[in-house]
Amino acid sequence: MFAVKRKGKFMKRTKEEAEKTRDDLLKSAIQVFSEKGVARATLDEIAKGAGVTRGAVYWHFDNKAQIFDALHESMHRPFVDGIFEGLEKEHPNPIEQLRELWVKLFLDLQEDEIRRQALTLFLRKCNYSGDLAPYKEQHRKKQEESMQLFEDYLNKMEKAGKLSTEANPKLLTEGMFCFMKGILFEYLDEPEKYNIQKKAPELVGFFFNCLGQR
Amino acid sequence: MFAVKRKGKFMKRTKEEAEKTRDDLLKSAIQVFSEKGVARATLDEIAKGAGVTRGAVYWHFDNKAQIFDALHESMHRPFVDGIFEGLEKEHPNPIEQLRELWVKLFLDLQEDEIRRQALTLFLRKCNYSGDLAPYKEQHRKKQEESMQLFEDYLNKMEKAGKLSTEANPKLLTEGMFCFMKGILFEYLDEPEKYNIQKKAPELVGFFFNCLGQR
DNA sequence: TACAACATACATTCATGTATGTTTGCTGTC
DNA sequence: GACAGCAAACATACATGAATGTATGTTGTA
Repeated sequence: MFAVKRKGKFMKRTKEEAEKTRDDLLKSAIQVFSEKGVARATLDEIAKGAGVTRGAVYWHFDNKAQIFDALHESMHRPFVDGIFEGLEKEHPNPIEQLRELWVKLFLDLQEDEIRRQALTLFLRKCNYSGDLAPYKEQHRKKQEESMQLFEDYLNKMEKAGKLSTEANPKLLTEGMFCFMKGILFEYLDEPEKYNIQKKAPELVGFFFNCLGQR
Repeated sequence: MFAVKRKGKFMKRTKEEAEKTRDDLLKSAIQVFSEKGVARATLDEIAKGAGVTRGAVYWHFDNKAQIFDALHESMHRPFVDGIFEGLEKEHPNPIEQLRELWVKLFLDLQEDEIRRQALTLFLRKCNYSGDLAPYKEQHRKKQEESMQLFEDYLNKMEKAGKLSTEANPKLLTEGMFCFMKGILFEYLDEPEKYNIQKKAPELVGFFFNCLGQR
């Protein structure tokens, strides 16, 4: 996978090479975690996926749980930023803007396997019990923060008079999260069999089309 | 938990007692599975929760995966039946009927810990990899069947003229499933902290008030 | 008394964590 | 600029524990 390092059996790496090893380990971990689930994933398999041994794993990380957390650390922020980047542009209709945003997000997943696997991992393949428990609250808090950003956005739009008067930003945010998470959950169950290209516009449209009327 | 059998160390059971042991094992499994996740659950803990040893487990079941499947077998049908029982009564407005149904379903979960744990287990605590893989398609098929029942129901209502002309039964069914699953997913993450009493009516109402018309 | 319904004991596997070995990049020194 | 020598960045080897599956023992019931 990321196996080829240089040539010999083992050579000391430069700092950049070491950083690459760490990245490869994280990428491999995403792959293995999303396939077998965090609990059933082994450090040996993660190491092999990165073309190294468990020695490298224990050099860069403390244990599996910390790899898991490091993954969340490295994936969450870019993901959230990517979303709100789309919301910063001016748009006459926030509901329409949200609709476009979510459809694009789902469709983009088709060609972003890493992100797809990461979402699978955090949504379906970890249960935050045992050694992952310490990170549960932490990760949940991050998610609530990004949810708050949506609510802030809708509040801003409401004050700007761009939102229907009967719309409720908090309720809309919560409902939207439930709905989108539901779609994601189904899609990620079997991405190959799920026709996201067709269903994302349908379902997201279904959600926002009538909200726009209100 | 279900520890007290009779008195001595071990006595051969009658058939009814053996059946009870099996039931106790399943109940204990729900508990353990929903807490630690299927992967991290051990047969020893399940046995202890039922007041027996692993000997009893291997007498009644082949392995952990089969317990998992037996649980699905015993929980799915009653759950689905319970839902559609509510839909068989006559009601002037199907959308309103669905709204009441879902709200009731969520609220009832508050006092039905077993069902709550079972849903947690199948929705959040199993990933159908490894030894559970053989059951994935099987369980998924059952879910699709019950989804089809909803669609059938809406189709019937449409033909009876009880549904808005612009409503799309298939899309409404899919959207509804995503939305409700999203709520369930959030609720089951931390049932104690989630104010389902308040949010279930809010969110379900939000969904059907406007989306239901289409 | 044979067998159902378990308990107990044992062998095996598998993943983890750690201890130790190995190679080279890098740093200071002369 | 050559040359130690330390330590970074791993690989390898080993010890440990935990869970599984199975084999065997036990008891009361039908």
